[in-house]
Amino acid sequence: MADRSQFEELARQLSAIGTVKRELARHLPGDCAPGSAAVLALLGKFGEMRLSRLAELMGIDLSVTSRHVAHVAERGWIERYPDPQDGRSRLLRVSPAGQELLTEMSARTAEVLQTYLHDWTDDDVAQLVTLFARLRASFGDCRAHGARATAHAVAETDATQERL
Amino acid sequence: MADRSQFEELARQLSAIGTVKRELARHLPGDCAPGSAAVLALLGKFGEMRLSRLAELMGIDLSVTSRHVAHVAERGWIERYPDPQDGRSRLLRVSPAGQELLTEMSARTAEVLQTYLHDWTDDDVAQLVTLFARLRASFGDCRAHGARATAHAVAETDATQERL
DNA sequence: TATTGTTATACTCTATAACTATA
DNA sequence: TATAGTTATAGAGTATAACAATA
Repeated sequence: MADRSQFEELARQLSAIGTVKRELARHLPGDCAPGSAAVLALLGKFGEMRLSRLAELMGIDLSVTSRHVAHVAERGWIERYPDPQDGRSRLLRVSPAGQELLTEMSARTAEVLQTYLHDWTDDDVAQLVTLFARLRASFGDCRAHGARATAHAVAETDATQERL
Repeated sequence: MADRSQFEELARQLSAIGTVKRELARHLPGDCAPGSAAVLALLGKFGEMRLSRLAELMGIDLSVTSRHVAHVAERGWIERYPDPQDGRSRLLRVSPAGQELLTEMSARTAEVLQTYLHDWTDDDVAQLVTLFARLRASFGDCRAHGARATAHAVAETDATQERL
């Protein structure tokens, strides 16, 4: 078990990590908000899914996810069609236009990271990704609300790790 | 140099890390916003400083920092007094009331992290903290604006690491 | 003229709560 | 009655730009 001053330092680092996120967001296309990019990235990686699952993967409330998805759908980047298994849901899927945008954004993001992290080794990045995933999982496990749903999200996270 | 799919995964993890930050923020006192907590934490750790340096440490714009500081000063948690070396600046310092609040918040934050990360070893946390700091430094180095100021901020980050 | 801060404006993201439709 | 999703409202954080005061 780590000691208290370490945890305080971790809290400070977490609080300051936004700088990196914003710098990365600055390189997105002007008409694609970070939230939209996240929707496309997850649908692109995991394939079609329902809104509720997307919300779990993004770690945000269903209502917020709904707004992000509406925004992306309005621009024609995803398609929504009825879920044959549940009339209340729709399945979300990246459209051809969305795929094109996603491909371009992924390339750009990777390029920006390659520039900034040019002196990082493969292992450095892998270690950070693993610790990130584990951090999220550790928090997800203890969350008060939606224990069932959270277990699902954590499983996804683990699957993500395994693929690396 | 890491490969592209690794960088894409890192981007996804960064995009989702907000969940952890928000969960941590939920445990702050109701009248202390996350931004206020960050101001107090940095002034508490590094001692009195000017607004511009605080902005560097927080990794946000000076204007935003100014608003956070005004908020904290209104509540009496910090004091602002003239900088003897520069009439345009004021030095910021945690007040007794602010110190009391800070002490309580630090304890609470460490406690929450200890609960969530109970199965993390000392080394796990240290590794994550180090990689976080390095990530921020790698981005800070390349930032277009304020190369001089940024070098300063990076030096602080390194000092932080050494203290662990 | 350059720098330190402050303030006004606007945008993104988020959660809570009320509501609709379907299971 | 419970669940999936939508929408309205409100709050926090951020950046840009215009402005004031001092170096």
